[in-house]
Amino acid sequence: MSSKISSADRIREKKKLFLDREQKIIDAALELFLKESIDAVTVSKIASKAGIGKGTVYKHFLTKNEILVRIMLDYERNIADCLAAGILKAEKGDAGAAAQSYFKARLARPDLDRLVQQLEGRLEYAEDIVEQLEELHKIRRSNEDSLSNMLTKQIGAGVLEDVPPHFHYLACWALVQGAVDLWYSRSWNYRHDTADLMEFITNIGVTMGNTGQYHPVSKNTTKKKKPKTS
Amino acid sequence: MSSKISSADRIREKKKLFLDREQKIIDAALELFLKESIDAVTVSKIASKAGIGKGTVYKHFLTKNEILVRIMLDYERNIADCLAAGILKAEKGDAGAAAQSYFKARLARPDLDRLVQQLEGRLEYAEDIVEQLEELHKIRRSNEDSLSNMLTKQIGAGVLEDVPPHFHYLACWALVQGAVDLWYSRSWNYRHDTADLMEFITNIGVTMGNTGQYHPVSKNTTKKKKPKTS
Amino acid sequence: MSSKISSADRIREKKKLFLDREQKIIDAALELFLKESIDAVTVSKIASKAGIGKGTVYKHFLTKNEILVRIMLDYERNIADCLAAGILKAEKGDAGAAAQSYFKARLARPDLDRLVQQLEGRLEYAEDIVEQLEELHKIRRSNEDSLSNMLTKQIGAGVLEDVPPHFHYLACWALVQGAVDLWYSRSWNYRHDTADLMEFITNIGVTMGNTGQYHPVSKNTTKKKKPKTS
Amino acid sequence: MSSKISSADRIREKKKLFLDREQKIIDAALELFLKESIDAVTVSKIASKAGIGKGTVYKHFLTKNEILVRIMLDYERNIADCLAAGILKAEKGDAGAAAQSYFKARLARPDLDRLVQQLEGRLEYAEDIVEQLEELHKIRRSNEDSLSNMLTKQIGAGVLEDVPPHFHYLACWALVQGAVDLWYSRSWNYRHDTADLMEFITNIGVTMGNTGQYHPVSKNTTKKKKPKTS
DNA sequence: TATGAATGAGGCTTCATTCAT
DNA sequence: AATGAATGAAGCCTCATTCAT
Repeated sequence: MSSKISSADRIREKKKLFLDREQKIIDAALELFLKESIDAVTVSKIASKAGIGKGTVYKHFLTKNEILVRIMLDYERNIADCLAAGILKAEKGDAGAAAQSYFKARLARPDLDRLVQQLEGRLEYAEDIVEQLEELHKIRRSNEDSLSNMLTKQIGAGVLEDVPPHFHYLACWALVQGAVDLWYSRSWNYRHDTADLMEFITNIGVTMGNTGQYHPVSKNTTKKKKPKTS
Repeated sequence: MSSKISSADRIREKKKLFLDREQKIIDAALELFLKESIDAVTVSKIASKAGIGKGTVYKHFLTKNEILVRIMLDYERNIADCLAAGILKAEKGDAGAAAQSYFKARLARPDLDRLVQQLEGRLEYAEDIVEQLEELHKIRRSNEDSLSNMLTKQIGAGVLEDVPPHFHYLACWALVQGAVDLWYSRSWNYRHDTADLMEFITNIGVTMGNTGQYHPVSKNTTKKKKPKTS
Repeated sequence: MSSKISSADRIREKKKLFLDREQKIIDAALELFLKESIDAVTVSKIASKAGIGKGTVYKHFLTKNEILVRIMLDYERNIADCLAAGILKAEKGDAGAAAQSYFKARLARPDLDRLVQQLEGRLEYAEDIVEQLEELHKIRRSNEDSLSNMLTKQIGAGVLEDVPPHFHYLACWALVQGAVDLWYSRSWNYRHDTADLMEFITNIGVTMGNTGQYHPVSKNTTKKKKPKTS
Repeated sequence: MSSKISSADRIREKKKLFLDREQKIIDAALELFLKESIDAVTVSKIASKAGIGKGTVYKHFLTKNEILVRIMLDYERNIADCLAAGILKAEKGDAGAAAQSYFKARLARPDLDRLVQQLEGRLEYAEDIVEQLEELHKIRRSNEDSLSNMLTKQIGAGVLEDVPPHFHYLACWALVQGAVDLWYSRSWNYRHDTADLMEFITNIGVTMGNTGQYHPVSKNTTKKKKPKTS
């Protein structure tokens, strides 16, 4: 009997090891992508950094692109979850909570966020991973219904401008997207007040589209907290 | 003597031909970049499309990257000029004119704008063209002083929130940057109200950071013009 | 005591299982080879199709080539047996029986025959399996003596041309070899009278080298049986 | 004026050099294929042997397979021409001339003929070069009409068996195909009378399908010329 | 004993750049 | 000056074989 248990255990353990290695590959790839040019990251380098053979990578991913898209999917799932939590909070009364959560989530790892943006641009025409990209879009749109409901209510309440509800969340999406670019833009990041800037932008994101009739009461706006640098 | 004149003419004509060809290369590259994946555009294809030999391309540009960066520079100069014009208008009283102009300019050719964004991501680590990239940043920042002046005044007038003036224009930059991404995002562009959406976002860009104390009088906001689609 | 018996049984059973599995591998490999390009058949696929692990394959065969050569050996043994039977019949009076049997045997599974031909071409330079290839040749030549005896007699009787006896059977070999190629040749098999064609060729094989002085009496020749298609 | 001529000359010369190099690649590939296992011939080796860079090969051939198929096409064109000449001769009275020419042509370079056979087996499923393979088949079938005409006449004259005419030439094809295999078969070529054997087989090829009613008068048959070896 | 994850040599192909004409 | 053939480094991926469990 004990042998049976140990056999099952062994299988489970093997599976765990296998999944661990998969994560190792992802982590290695991620580390490399964040350190150097995307073009400079080869499967060989990833394998090296992960401490495994090149061939092993292909036991886990059918093509190099599958590694990239996997990074994207992992990231987007995380973002979608954060947004979902924010929506929940918003439905309990805190009107701006969804946008707030979304901005926070995406600006938490701006480097990673930007990487995902860039990867998306590169994989646009990739013929393998078409399905995974569709999945990516699904994840992004996964909270659309809740968002629309919530926003429709707020529009009804006169808090938000009366435009199609998706205008509101797409504007948010755009602003974060750009904020991330801004963070790393060599044109602008010679300044050293990024954190304050991001807070300012987040605040815009939270209030944009507001009609101005109702104001959230106790927000931490950049207005109140004098930035240290100029 | 006539021969001398004709010689000078010939030289001038040659120079013109040379410059024409340079533009032809740029145009060819652009056309290709907008049509297919960036990775799929080779120097060969560019030369073909430009109707010249591959070797000739290298008489005009030292490396492939120089072509790319040239596209970026041309574009950014144009944007900077539009912004300058907007600032001028703003200084004549129309507070939101700068942002308005900027948004309009960048959303005029969103495909091209997006291309430039993507190229920038790819050239980040390029070791040739370091100087040109620096030039690119300079162009982007070329209107900073005027902007800062203008914004400082508006902040002083209580029209804009009292944050470092660059917060205002960088937020704008971010929003446009994201709006362009939004335009082409496969995740979102299954909707067909892009034009209205962009108008909505532009309006946000023009009014964001406003204190709400003063309103521009005769703006075309989406609020007033009911969008056709939902 | 009963345990001893059961132990011996178990060993026997194990051996049987082992051999069964070996056959399973061969069958799986064969099925794959006949279905797809030889190059497309990997050890992995064979193991999968056989329903066992890849590692297990290597418990039965030291290298992939050993599987291939084993298929060839199995096939050639069968052919040699058929030929032997034909020779026996020929010695009992039916002069063309040997050739007849040989053609029939080889054209019974032309797909398999062709596969073996192709495998032989590929394994020519293989450094493992040198011995097995030698064995293959031995099998092919195993009936040489009987054939030579028989043919020498027929030559003596004036039935066959007076050339070295092996000329006769090698010509036969060549003709079948080519007939198999013909069967599958994309250049020719757009016609749909393969069966008749093969009968025609078989008949040639049976009579070629004949002096014409004596004719077999009751043969099914294509001459008598009008083919249906033209 | 002289410059114009020299310019045209230069272009012509360049084209010639280009074609020469193409032939060099083919020759190098051929040499390698005839020397070692087909699998052992890599594009790198071909380039090396041809004395050019690996990349240059791809200026002449889109894929490796295109080199192989080109070898096949060149060969088949040559064979088809020889056959055509034979048919012409046959139509002038020498009934067996076509078969004779065909056998002679294909056995002239049995090593090359065999190579082409093997290549065909390998390229069967190749997805590039589908068109070239179709061309190959066309070349093979290019003399079908002339052959059929000729054979139909001979059948009408009672010289050949009354079967569909293509039976006759396909039987020939099969026999040569096998004869080539025979030439190099490690199973049989331990003998040293290959030349005589081939003559014997050729003779069979020339007379097979004959009704026996009419005999060609002055043929060099193996019957009359005692082979030297046994 | 059976397994299948791991390995890495080596194949094909691409493409920016050079340079002789 | 214009050309485009030549180059070869470097990338992705395959698969026969090994070996620890």
